[in-house]
Amino acid sequence: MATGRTHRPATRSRGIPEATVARLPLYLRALTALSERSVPTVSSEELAAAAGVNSAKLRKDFSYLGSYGTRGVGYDVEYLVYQISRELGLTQDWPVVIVGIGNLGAALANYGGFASRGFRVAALIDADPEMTGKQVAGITVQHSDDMEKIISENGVSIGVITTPPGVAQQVCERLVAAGVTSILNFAPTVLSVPDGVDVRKVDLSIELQILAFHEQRKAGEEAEAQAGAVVAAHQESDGKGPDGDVPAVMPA
Amino acid sequence: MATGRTHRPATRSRGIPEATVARLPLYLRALTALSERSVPTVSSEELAAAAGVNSAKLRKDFSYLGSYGTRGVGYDVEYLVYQISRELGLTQDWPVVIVGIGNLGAALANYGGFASRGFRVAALIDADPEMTGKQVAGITVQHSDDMEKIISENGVSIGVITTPPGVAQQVCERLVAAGVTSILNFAPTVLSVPDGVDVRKVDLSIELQILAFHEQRKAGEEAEAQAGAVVAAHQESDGKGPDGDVPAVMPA
DNA sequence: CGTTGTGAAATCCTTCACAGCA
DNA sequence: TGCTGTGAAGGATTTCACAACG
Repeated sequence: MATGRTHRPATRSRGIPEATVARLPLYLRALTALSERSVPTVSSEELAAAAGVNSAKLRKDFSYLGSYGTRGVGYDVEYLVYQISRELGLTQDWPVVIVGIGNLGAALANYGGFASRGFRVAALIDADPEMTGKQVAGITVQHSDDMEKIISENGVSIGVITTPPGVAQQVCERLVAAGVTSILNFAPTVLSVPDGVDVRKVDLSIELQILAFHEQRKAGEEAEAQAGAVVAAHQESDGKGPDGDVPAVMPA
Repeated sequence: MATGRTHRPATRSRGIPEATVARLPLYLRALTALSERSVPTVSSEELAAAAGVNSAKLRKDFSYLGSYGTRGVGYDVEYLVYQISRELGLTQDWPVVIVGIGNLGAALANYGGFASRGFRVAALIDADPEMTGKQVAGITVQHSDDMEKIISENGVSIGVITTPPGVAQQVCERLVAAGVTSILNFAPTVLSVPDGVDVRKVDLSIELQILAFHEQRKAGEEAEAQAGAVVAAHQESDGKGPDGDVPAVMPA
């Protein structure tokens, strides 16, 4: 499993914390909405509210990028949009391939969020000869035999896997061998990749199971809840659950 | 924002760390695969490899559940499957509604992973009268006018939102008002919910943006990379969290 | 003034390393 | 002997609280 040794190069690395990186897209979206409403400046408090985080965290996050605010005033919306976009690498175009054009792959291909900022669906790939040549979201599906050629000709470095779990690992290996270094995995499988390759995963059933855990706990508490028991709330706006646990009044 | 203050009751709380909870489904999946191959026992090292984590973390995680292993031997697969399932609340059935039957909603309805483990699609709901009565994944789509009735009659406590972002918040509010206390949000929006309601988000474009960030950095490092520089690998198996963003996609 | 930027404290999570048990 | 379970150390992240500054 790709250990994720994060050797920091000796050179003064930018070192933006991973947790911060994961929130930058949230800020960017909130800022883009403000920009469209022609709001010129915004305070950390307001922006934090729009992004669903608290303002101290937001200011700390921005402090890793630089000093882009004005004391007593707030942040210039347009300027911040630009700075965050640049930091995230969205000022350039990222061609993406989607491998596995079933229900989910097709849904993603049709998803507008792709093209909107920096990402472009360069190709749709499927192993089923029946699919080859079909149009999905205005793009012609190509056969997986040509995967290597497609990737190198389009300069693709980001791949999305929406195949059945059984073939996800081999698809992953072919993608990596062909030059892909970032993978977004929708298949419910743990992918092994060599160092230098990033994998992020999206897994419906894991998310549901996490919800079920908390749901079960709420039910238990409710039953035990006598006067004075405090029911906790979970707003996990951002990645983790901030407030973490739930009381879970331990009976005997 | 809904701050979720977590009052800790005076009693010793069960307190399984959120990070651990997020990994339990991974362990469960690996264990289920072993179980299907009739493997009787497994060591922390083997199981950790299958789940994509390191063994110390796995043992620490399990230590929060109890002492379910045998020193010198390992863990009994069947027993662990049961214990984790119970901990996650998967020994009971969770009826789920999906709201918004577009491409993505339909893909999720067809997704096998739902039924497999404790979750059952109790209803599909859409606001478009054209959709009402249509069959998707063998289930008849119902109109959103009946949302409250559907939820209460089926005892639904988990809702999945796959609507366009513009209506996600109001759908969320109706779900909550009708009794839903856990929401899985696929719409690129920050949802506000009252205390006591859990929200988890799955957002394609956020994940892509995080990948783009690292991708950009790799490109930069590569350019600077002289002999001896080590390129970092990121295997972020599991999740932090889904977040939500799309740069202002004006949905049609 | 009002708001940012940030050291310092507090909290949460991961990793180490080894005692203890089957 | 081999592997679990876990204190303790080490990191990472969040929160606090306030000095600095436009």
